[in-house]
Amino acid sequence: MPELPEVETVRRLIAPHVVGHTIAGVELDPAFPDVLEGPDGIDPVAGIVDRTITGAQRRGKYLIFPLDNGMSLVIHLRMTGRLLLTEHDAPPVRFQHAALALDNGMDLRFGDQRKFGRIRLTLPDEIEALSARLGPEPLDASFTGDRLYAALQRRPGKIKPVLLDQHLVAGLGNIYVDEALFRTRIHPLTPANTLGRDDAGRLVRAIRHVLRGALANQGTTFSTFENPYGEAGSNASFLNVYGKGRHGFPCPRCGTPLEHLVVGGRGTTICPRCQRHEAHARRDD
DNA sequence: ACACTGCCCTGCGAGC
DNA sequence: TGCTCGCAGGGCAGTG
Repeated sequence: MPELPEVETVRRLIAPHVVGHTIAGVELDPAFPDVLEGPDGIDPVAGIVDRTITGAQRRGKYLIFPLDNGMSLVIHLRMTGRLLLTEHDAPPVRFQHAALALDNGMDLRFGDQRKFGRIRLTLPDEIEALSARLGPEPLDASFTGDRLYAALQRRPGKIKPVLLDQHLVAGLGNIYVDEALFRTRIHPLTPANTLGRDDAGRLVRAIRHVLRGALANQGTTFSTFENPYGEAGSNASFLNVYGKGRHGFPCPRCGTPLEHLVVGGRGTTICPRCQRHEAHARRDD
C-alpha cells in the first residue's frame, strides 16, 4: 500500500512528464465516474481540460498537481491505487478508472482494484485546510524528537495507532510504522504518553531511516505497488518484520519467532523478545 | 479532544 | 479441483 516513500517515488517519476504540460482530455470509467470529484457546483472534467499542470507536489500520502487556474488535482492512492504513464494510444491499464491525455502524447492513467483511491479537483483553500490538518513531514527538519515527544504526551492511546494518525505525522502507514517500532524495540501497544523524550528521539531517527531506505529502493512492493512505469519497488526484501507472512519466521536481530497481532484493527508483526510489553510479560510467565 | 467502530471495495489466499 | 469465505487497510463519518 502506498505510503510516503511510494507516493514520493510516483511523484518523482511522474513530475518530468506532466509539469508544464496541458491536459488535453479526460476519459473516465463509465462504471466509476465518481473517481474524479470536484468541489460543489464545479464539473471536475470541465475544470481540468485545457488546464496546464504547473507543479507536482506531495503532502503526506497526497499527490498535489497545481493547475494554471489556481485549482489543484489532489490524488490519493489509498490501498491499491496506481498512477501509470503510458502512450496515449496504449490499451487501458488494469483496473483503469481515469485517463488524462497530455499535450505531449502521453497519458496519465489512474487504476485502482478496490476503488478506494480518488482524484479530486480542489480549491486553494481546501488545499490549505488539508495541509493544515496533517502533521509534519517526517523527513523535514521540523519533525524533531522534542516535537514528537510533546505530541505523544497528549496521547494516552497505543503508540502504533498514534503513529498512523496523519494529524500527528503525515505519510506513515502500516509497513513503516511496524518497521520503525521494531527498530526502536518499542511494543506497538505501549501507551504513547509513557514513552520518554529519548524514545521519541529514537523513533524520529528510526522513522527517517526506514523512509529514506525505502525511498532509495523506490518503495515497497508487497502486493500491488508499481511505479509510473509499471515497475515494482525493491524495498520489500529489506523489511525486517512487516507482513503477516513473517509470522513464525526468525527475528532478523535475535532469531526469536516473530508474532502477528492486531493493533487498532491493523495487522502487526513484532519480535516478542526485542519489543517487550508489560502486559505481555505479566500475562503468562 | 480523544478513542473506537464501521464503512467503503474486491482480488486473492486459506480452508474445506 | 473447485467452491466459499473473510482478510487486507487509509481515511473519514458517526458514536461514546
